[in-house]
Amino acid sequence: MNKLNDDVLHISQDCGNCPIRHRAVCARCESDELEQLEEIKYYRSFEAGQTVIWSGDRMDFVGSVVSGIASLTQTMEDGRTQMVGLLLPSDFVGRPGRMAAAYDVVATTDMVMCCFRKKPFELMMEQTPHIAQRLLEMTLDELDAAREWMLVLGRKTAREKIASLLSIIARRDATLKLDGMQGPLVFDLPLTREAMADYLGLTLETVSRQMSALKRDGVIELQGKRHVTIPDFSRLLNEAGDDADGGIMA
Amino acid sequence: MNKLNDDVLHISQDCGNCPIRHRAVCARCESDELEQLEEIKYYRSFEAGQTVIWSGDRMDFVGSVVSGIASLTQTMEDGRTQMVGLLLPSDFVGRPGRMAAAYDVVATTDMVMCCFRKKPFELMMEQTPHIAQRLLEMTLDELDAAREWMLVLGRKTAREKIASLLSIIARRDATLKLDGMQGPLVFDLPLTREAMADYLGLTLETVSRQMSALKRDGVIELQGKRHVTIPDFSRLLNEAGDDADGGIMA
DNA sequence: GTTCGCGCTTGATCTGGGTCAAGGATAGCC
DNA sequence: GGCTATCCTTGACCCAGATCAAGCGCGAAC
Repeated sequence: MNKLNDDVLHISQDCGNCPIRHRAVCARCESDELEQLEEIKYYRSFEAGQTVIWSGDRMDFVGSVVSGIASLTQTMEDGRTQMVGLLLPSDFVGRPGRMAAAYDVVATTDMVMCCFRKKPFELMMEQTPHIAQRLLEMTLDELDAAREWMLVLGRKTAREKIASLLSIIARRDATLKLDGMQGPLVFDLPLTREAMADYLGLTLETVSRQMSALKRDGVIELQGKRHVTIPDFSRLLNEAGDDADGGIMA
Repeated sequence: MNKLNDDVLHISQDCGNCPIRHRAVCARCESDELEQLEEIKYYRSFEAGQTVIWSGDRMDFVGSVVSGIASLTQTMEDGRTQMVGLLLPSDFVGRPGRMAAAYDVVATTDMVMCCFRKKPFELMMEQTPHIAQRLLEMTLDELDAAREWMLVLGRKTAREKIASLLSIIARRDATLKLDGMQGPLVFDLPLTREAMADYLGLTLETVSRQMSALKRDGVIELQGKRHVTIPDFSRLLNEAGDDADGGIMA
């Protein structure tokens, strides 16, 4: 592995299934690939509901989500669970330097991950500064998201919590689809009511009731249980208790 | 600034007031200093209650807490506030790459910070990979702490929340004092009841009631309002709903 | 088609923690 | 000493959301 250098990240260009993520790690790479990387890289796919890693497990890889959605959850002995993160395509999983997983990672939908064996990845990180810099940036983003979520969990009402979750999903969905935020937003909820409840620190009954209430009040429209239309996004933001820009500024 | 290299971190050794932090940034440094650093480094002190930075402010420095305690808080328009982080000596403030502060930073006690002008610090980071690596590690720790806190906020009862907060402060205090965890733990609460409430997503009345209840039940002892004795730490952990080891494993 | 299972909805009731309100303790200051 | 301000405690009451319970809708298996 000692030939690794900045070039290793060029692998991003020929990784057909996970372009977003690797480009995110090193946006400046534009060409080439190195074969060495192949030996530490591999794919794993998971079905919805499958557990990727159990909290406390030895973790011998890091990786990123290629497609689908996973969630990070913490569970108390008596079964109370709290989702502490939502992993979307391009999000990073695992922690360089740590042996054991700190959370359960569960595939919320069918999902594909691109994994790197941990030791070689750590070596690579030492030799290619940009990786640490890029990971730092991503981690800071996650930290901001986690802190924003602390406000949601600690101080918002059930209705505001639901509106906050919907606005986050809607916004992320809209930016992924590149059609921006203009016009009504339409998307499919990637979460069951129970998963929403676990994310929001509520019960699934309360989630269901508040979804019905938001529908009744015209804040959202529902086709079936999962397909959501947001006719007026600023109205939703308002219900979420966020100020107009609705997020952390760059 | 273009002479900066790995050596810049040697400054840690002669920064009498903030050794912990700079040693934390670069534990391997053992000698020397560079004068260049002085030109981007300065100290600021704050009184208890003083605001260090307002959310949204332009932030032209990063830095670390030398002594005292600061808190990161988010506030909604209607005044609901949530503390999203507690900054203890050695903790890092600010985000390289971001222009505006995302949270209010408030001095909870009298506090001294060691600041670096942001631009030069960013340059330094580009040229000295270890800084990014060390910052990544610290940020990952903070992320873990934030996520642990999400479980507290989302799923724990008021009594468990109080016990969780006390156990965190007690543990951190014990490790700082180097006398370890054996015997009864004694410390002073660095937070008012209101600040505790803001951290825990409760009201100050509920905090007060639960403190009284824990005292009545012999889980804690109080001398005055702030001085706390924990006769049996595992009992406290139990009240917090944590499993025995009570934290994230390394 | 029927049955099963799962995800979801809705209703009825209960309760933990919020809200409102009235003091108590302590420290600083004149 | 008394006065004031700040922080804290405690009580009475209330309500948002939890809990318990019943049932709906719909896709999959047979």
